[in-house]
Amino acid sequence: MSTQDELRVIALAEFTSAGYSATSLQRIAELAGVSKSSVLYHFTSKEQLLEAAISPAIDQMETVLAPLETIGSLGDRQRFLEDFVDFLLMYRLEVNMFINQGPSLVDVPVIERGSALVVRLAQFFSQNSQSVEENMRFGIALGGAAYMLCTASTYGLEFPADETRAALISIMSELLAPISTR
Amino acid sequence: MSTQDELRVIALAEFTSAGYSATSLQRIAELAGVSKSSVLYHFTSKEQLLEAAISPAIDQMETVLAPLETIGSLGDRQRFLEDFVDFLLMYRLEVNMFINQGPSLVDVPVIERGSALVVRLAQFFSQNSQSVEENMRFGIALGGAAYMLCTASTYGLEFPADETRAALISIMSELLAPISTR
DNA sequence: GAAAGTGCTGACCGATCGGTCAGCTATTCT
DNA sequence: AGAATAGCTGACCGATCGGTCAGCACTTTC
Repeated sequence: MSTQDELRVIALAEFTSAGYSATSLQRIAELAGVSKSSVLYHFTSKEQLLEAAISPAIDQMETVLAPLETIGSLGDRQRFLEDFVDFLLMYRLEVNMFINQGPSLVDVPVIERGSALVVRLAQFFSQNSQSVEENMRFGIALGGAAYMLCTASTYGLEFPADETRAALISIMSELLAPISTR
Repeated sequence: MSTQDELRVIALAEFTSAGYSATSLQRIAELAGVSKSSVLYHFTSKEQLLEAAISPAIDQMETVLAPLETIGSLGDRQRFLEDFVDFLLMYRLEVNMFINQGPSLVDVPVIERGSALVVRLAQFFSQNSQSVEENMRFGIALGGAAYMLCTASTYGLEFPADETRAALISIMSELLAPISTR
C-alpha cells in the first residue's frame, strides 16, 4: 500500500474514533511513521485529507441510491435495502463519521454531498406518509445502524459479520417497511 | 439565570453541535458575553465545564435506571420505557453528546459513569438472549433515538413534542419488546 | 551525465489553544 | 470605617495547531 493510501486509512480511523478536530496531522504522521510535512505533501490540507478519506464512501452511496426512484415492487425494495446494508457494512467508518460529525463539518463539500443523499433517501422512505412516526422510523434506522456498526465496539460488543448483516437487514426491513405491509 | 448556569447551558449546546474539542473556551465566553478568564473562574478547567454540563443528565439516568433490576411484568417494562423516553427527551443534548462523543472522551469521569449505565441497560435488554439480533435491536434503539432527537434537525426536520414522545415510545417498544411477545 | 521529477524532511511561521495570575470593582460582613 | 469576599478582567505563558518552504536523496528522462 502506498504511503498516500496508508495515510488515508489511518486518518479515517482516527477521525472516526477521536473526532476530526481532535485529530492532529502530527498524530496521523506518527501513526504512519512519516513526518507531518509528508502528510501535507500528499494532501494539500487537513480538510482535503478528510475529503480523500470519505469521498469513496459518498461515491458508493451515490451508486447505491441511483435506482431509488425506480423502486416499484416490494422485491425491489428488499433488494435495495440489502444493497444499502452492504454499503453500510463496507463503509462503516465513513458512515459513522458522516452521521456523527457531519453536522459540525458543514462547508466541507463532500459532507454537503452526503447530506443531500440522506435527504433524498429520507424523502423516499416517507413520501407516502408525512406522519412523525414514519419519519422517525427512518431516522432511527439510519442513525441506529451507524451507531451499532462502530460505537458498539466501545462496549466490547463484537459480532460475526454474516450474523450482523442478516440481523441488520431484518431490523431495518421491519423499521422501514411500508405502512400497508405492517 | 446566573452566569455560571448560563455558561453551562451555552457550553452544552456548543459541545453538542460543534464537538467538545472543536469548541474553545474563547468561543463559549464570547457567546456568553464574558471573558475567557471569567469562564475559568467559574469552572477550573474545560473538562470540568464538560462535567458540569452533562452530569445532571447522568444523575437523572441513574435515577431512571434504579428500578431496572426489579422490573417484572410487561407493565413494569412499559412504564420503565416511558420514563426512559422522557429522560431522553429532557436531556436530549446531553444524551446526544454522550452517545456521539463519549467514546472519544474516555478518562472523563462522568463519561465513564454514563458508560457503565449503558452497559447495565444493555445487559437488562439482552439478559435472556445472547443473539446478535437481540443486542443489535438495543443498540439501534438507543443510538437511533439519540440521533433522531438532535441530528435530525440538521435536515430541517422539526416535530411536535407530544407526537415525538408517542412515536418514540411506540418504536422503542417495538424494538425492545421481549422475544416472547413478538 | 545533466536535468527533471518524486518522496520526504526539519526548520520555521503566525494563530490559537487551555490555563495562570495579579489586580480591579462592588458588595457583604464585622 | 475597614476587612473580606465574589465576580470578573487583561496580560501573559508554554504548548500545539495547520501550513509554508528550502533542500535532501533517489529515480527517471533526455
